[in-house]
Amino acid sequence: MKTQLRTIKGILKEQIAGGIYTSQRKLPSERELSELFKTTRITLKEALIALETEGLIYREERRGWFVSPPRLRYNPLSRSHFHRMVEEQQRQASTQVLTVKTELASSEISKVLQLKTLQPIHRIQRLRSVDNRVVLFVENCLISALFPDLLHHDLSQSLTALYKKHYGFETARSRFDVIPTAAPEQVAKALNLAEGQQVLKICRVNYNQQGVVMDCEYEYWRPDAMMIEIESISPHSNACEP
Amino acid sequence: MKTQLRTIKGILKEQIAGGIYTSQRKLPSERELSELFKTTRITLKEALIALETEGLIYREERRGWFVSPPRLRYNPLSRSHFHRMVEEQQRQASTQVLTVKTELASSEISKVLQLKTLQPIHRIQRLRSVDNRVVLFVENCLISALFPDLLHHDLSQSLTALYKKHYGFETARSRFDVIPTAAPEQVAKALNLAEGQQVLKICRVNYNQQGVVMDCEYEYWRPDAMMIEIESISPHSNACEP
DNA sequence: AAGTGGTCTAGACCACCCC
DNA sequence: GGGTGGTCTAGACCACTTC
Repeated sequence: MKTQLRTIKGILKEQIAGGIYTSQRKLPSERELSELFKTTRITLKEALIALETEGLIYREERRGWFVSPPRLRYNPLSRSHFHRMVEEQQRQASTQVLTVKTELASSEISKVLQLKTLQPIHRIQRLRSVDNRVVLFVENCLISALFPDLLHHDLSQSLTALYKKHYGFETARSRFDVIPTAAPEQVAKALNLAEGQQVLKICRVNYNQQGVVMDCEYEYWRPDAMMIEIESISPHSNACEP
Repeated sequence: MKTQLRTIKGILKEQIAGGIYTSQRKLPSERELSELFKTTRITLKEALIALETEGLIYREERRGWFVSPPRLRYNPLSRSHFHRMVEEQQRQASTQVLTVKTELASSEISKVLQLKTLQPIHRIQRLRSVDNRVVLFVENCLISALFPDLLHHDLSQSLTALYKKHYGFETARSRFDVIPTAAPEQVAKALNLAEGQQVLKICRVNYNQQGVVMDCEYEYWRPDAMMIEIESISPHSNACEP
C-alpha cells in the first residue's frame, strides 16, 4: 500500500505546521522516526525527501533534518543588494568570502563574457547566509582589465556597490537564466548539501552604462530558501511617461 | 563506498551524452540496469533520480525513464504566447483543455484577485506539451464578470490573445512568483509524475490597461523541461529615450 | 498476461559531525 | 566515541501501463 508514505508525510506535516519542532527546529533522527512510525529507514527517508522537495524541511549533510524558515523573496530585477534585500525582510544577512583567484578565462567564461582575446579574470567565490543558515553559493567572474586592484577591497560587501563606488560602473542591464538542477560537488559541499541534491541555479550577466559586459555571476540557491518575485511592466503600458 | 553511485551516474551520463539512448530515448528498465551494474534496484534508482535532478533524464509514472530533450527557454516577461514561444524555438506545441468550471472564488483566490465581494470565477485547467511531451499543467482563474461568455470560445488557444480579441483587454502588467516545490496530487497525475516529485511552480497575476486585476494563473512545469530567461533593463538606463 | 516503476522490509557498513 | 545521515544488499508485493 502506498498509504504509508502518505500517512507519514501527513503526520509530519501536521507536526511541523503545528510548530512542534520549531522550538528546536531539528527533527528527531531518521532512526528514531522510523521506529516511531514502525517502518524502515528507507521508507521514512523517502517521506522526508518528499517534504524536502516541497520545501518544508531541509537537511544538512550528516547533521540532520530541520524545519525550513519562510522563503526569502528574491527579486532579481531590483537594484537592491543581497544584504539590503534580506534586511528589508527583517532577516539577518552575512557573507563569507571563500576563494579569490585571478586566472585566464576558460573558453566557457570567455564566451559568456564575450571576450575576443585571451584575458585574465577575477573569480570570487562567496557563501551567503540568512539568519545564520547558509543558503547561497555565488561565484563572480569579472574582467580583470576593468577592475584594477579589485582584490584590495572588502569583497564580503556588495560587488555592485563596489563597482559603482570605485570604478564608476553601474549595472545598466542584466540577463538571467534560472535553471532547476543538481548541485555540483563543490557547491554541495559549501552549502552542506548531499551531492546531487536539487538547487536553483541562476546565471547572470551584467552590462554597464556603455553596454559593455562587466561580469557574470553563478548563483546556487538552496531551493527551499527562496522564491523569485518579478514585477513586469509591459512595453505597451507607457511606463516611462507618467 | 559511495563510489558506486558516482560510477553508475558517470557511465549513464556518458552514454546519454554519447547519444546511445537518443535513438529510442527510452532507457532500459530499472531491473535491467541494476543487473548490468550488478547492484540493487534501490541503488540504481538513486542514480537515476540524481540524473533526473540534474535534468538529464525524466520519468513517466510506471512507463519508464527517458532522455530529456533540450530545455525550452521561457521568458515570462515577453508578450509571446506559449505556442508562438515554442515554435520560435523550432519545437512543436499543443494544448489540451482538461476542465472548465465556473464557481465562487475560494478565499485564497479572492485574495490574489483582490476581490472585495464574493464573486464567481472561471477556472480553466489545461495541459501543454512540447514535441508531444507533456511539460506544463496550467490553471487560470478569471473574474467571470469581466469575461462574459468566455466558455463559448476555443480555450485551447492563447487566453491572452482571446482577452484582447474579444474583450479588448491587454496584459499591461504582471506579477510572477517562481517557486521550486513538489507537485500536488492532481498536477502529478496530469503530468505523469510520481506524487511529490519536483516541479517549478509559477504564480502569475495579470493586470489590464486600467490597472485592474484580470486573472491569475498557476503554472507547474516539469523542472527539466525549461529554463527561465529574463532580460532586464535598469531604470537608470533611460530605456525609453532612445 | 507480462512488464514497468512505486513502495516496502530488515538488516549492514561507511563517512563525517559533534562532543 | 557515539550519533548522524549516506550508501548499499537482496529480496518482496502492489498499481499501473502496454500488449
